[in-house]
Amino acid sequence: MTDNAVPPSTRAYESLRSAVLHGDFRPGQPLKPQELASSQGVSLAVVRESLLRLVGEGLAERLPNRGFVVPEAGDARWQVIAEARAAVEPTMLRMSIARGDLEWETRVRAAHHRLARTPTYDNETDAHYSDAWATAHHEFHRALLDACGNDVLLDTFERFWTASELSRRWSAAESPGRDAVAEHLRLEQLALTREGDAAAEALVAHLGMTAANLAKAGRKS
Amino acid sequence: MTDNAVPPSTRAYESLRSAVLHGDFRPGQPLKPQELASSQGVSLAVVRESLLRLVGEGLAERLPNRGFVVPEAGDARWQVIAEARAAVEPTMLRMSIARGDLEWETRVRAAHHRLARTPTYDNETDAHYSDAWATAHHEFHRALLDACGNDVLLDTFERFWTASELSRRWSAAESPGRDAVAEHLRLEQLALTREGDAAAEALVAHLGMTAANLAKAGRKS
DNA sequence: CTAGCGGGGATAATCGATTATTGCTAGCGT
DNA sequence: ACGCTAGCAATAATCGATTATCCCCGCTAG
Repeated sequence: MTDNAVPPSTRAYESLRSAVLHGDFRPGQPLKPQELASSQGVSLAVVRESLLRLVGEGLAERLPNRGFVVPEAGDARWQVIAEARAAVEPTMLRMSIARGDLEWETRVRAAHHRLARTPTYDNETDAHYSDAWATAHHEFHRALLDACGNDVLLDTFERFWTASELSRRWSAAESPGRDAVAEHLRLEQLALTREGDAAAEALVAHLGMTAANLAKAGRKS
Repeated sequence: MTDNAVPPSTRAYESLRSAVLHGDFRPGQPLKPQELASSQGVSLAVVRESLLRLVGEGLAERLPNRGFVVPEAGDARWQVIAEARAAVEPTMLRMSIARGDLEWETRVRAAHHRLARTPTYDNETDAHYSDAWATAHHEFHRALLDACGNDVLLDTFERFWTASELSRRWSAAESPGRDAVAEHLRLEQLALTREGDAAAEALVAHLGMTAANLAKAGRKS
């Protein structure tokens, strides 16, 4: 039969994770086990397990004997995460470009196509971009780095990405003037033509960093 | 004030973590909640919490409905982690060297001094290096990167380090011919003289990687 | 003799209740 | 009036027991 077999624990975890990422809770706001348990119809134990998992992912913070809260997020935090991504992802992109095969090229093209054809906003009223676009955006960036051949680095990418999504949700970092579409197109093309150095530079620029900011980060703003 | 106030949960977690890192459990071996609970005199819930925390740290793996096991570790895994470290840490070292102040220099010197004066092995019979040396080794590498000014990257370093320690424990990766002492000394000196590029190269070499291995990643000259 | 099919034991997951800790507040003493 | 301390309510942490799931093994049919 339709063995949907999704354990309560997983359901609660995914629901809570999605809620945090969607911004249903403000940074610093306590995640009260009681409310979550009753609102989801599960016991405290599974809520606790969900929270522990979120902590492992960086989507919740634990204050011993004082419960769990949503971690800090905002402009400053986003800057830190962007710098971290700019420190790691260019190297991964070079590795991916050097190692990627035809399968990889195909995935990159497919991911870019979906991203380019997915509307950023569901409708005019939404302040934040749509889930579909966020997924496509994630998939495209993931595809670019996919062929780096190192799952530890890919895990790190995923970790940075979720942290980045949370912080962007609570920051005004949406530079409205930027032409993200053109930047993604350029990234795709440089990847497919195997121009590692140029692609790495384009990625740093895409992250809103200048190369100077990074490698020789002498001065701080 | 005998207020030692270490909650059972934390005690169990630390104990289990230490046991895994010391190699008391073989990779792939199930971590049985029952045994751990009775051996530590706590309930299943706190063992479960400890295991969830370990999962978040990468020191345990969860097989749904089949419990928890120690993750794979060995030569191959160690190589992957070393490559990841070689992809990330040189950039962090450059940032640290660019941004570090006198306080940082002092910490680096202190950490190197302790490392250099700590015997690697407690006694001749031990197959693995001592806890004191492992701590000093960790502290030295951490100190080198400490001033990079990005806590997200530092968290990533810590994550890589623990994974690295676990894998090294189960691999024969101890290249006996290597002169780790000289390599650490060189790293300290290049850091203190602020030679970022040379230090980054020395770090890659210290990790047992050749620059070519990284698909010429991290080259920023 | 082999492949498929339950039965039974082990163990992971979940629950409801109990215990410990925290932050607040009212009361006391100076 | 002010600061300090003991009591109180809220809630985090822990526990013991119950329920659900998986895996192994013996059985039976072909």
